[in-house]
Amino acid sequence: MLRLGARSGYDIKRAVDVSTRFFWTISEAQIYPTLARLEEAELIVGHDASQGKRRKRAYELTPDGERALLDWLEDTGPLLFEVRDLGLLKLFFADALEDDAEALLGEMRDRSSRELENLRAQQGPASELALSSGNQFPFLSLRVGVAVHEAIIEATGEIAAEIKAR
Amino acid sequence: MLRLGARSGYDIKRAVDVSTRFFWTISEAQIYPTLARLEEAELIVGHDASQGKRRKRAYELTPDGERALLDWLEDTGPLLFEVRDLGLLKLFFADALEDDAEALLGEMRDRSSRELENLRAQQGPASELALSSGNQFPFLSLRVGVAVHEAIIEATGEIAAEIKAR
DNA sequence: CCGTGCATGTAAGCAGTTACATGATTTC
DNA sequence: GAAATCATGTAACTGCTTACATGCACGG
Repeated sequence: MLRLGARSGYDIKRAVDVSTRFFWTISEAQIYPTLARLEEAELIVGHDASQGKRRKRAYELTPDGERALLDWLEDTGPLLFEVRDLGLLKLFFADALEDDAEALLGEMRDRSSRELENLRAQQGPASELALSSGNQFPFLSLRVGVAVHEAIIEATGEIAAEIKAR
Repeated sequence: MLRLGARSGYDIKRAVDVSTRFFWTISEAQIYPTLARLEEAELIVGHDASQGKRRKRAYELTPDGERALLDWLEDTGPLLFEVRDLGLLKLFFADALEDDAEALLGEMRDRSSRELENLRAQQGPASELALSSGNQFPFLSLRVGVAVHEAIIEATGEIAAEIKAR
């Protein structure tokens, strides 16, 4: 995130909230200790950037940090893919429900619609970032998220139609 | 899982490994303490089902347990949806990579292909379960997983083609 | 002068994993 | 007779979240 223009912990938090949180969440309480740890390891350097009496610490990558980022990106270890989907979990057991599976499918559909809205709202800013700084992948990765939720909406719609037909 | 025919902790583990793990993982070490907790709460009852010297404990739902399952299914609280996708996370930062984004997209594609194979291999047993016991939703929920991974394969394919074209 | 946003941090706790430990039975 | 599978469990740890604590700056 520092590489993409974020400077402070607060910047990182806001950036995550509108971008990577769709496929990798972190909480605020993780950010500040992590920045301290990275500075200790000399992968980033921080300096005071307080404005008036409001304190602020701005960080940037060191050459070692840049190297570590690249090593991580180039690492060919297994690409963890983990989903926790309460909707699908309930759907799996929905035979116990007798009738209300349709309501559940509707909720899943609504949930993905809302997520689609959020994702699409981020595509504008992300494509501006692509034009202004040449970083095109934040925009491109949002497209995968869009495709996933479109697929969920389609599949749940089909299933709802089928069980209604019976 | 008890409702769908699993009897022991080991049964549950195997059932999870081929079904819900696609959208909700649990580890072995969670199962046995949880069964003990549920029995304590009288939502399930267990009895000894050892065969010869190999010990085994078989459980079934109590009426209270059946009720609790339904309450959980009918609960209209927010449907948690959380993804941890190391592939998409790396893709987000792939501008630092200069050239190797194609390799990453290929790995993501392969990963989803493997997952598709696993999901499709489970569709057979799941549709048999639907015919034999009337539980159709284990099969139907697998279809959503299939749709998601097909969407990822398509989207990453498109993106790879686009960046190649430049 | 009040609410919102900017800004940084800590403490306590919990959910879940990894690794370990043990032993019976079946299959090749 | 070795390896895989069936079967149950515990201990230690860790990654992460929730909740709390503090204070500045700015717009209405």
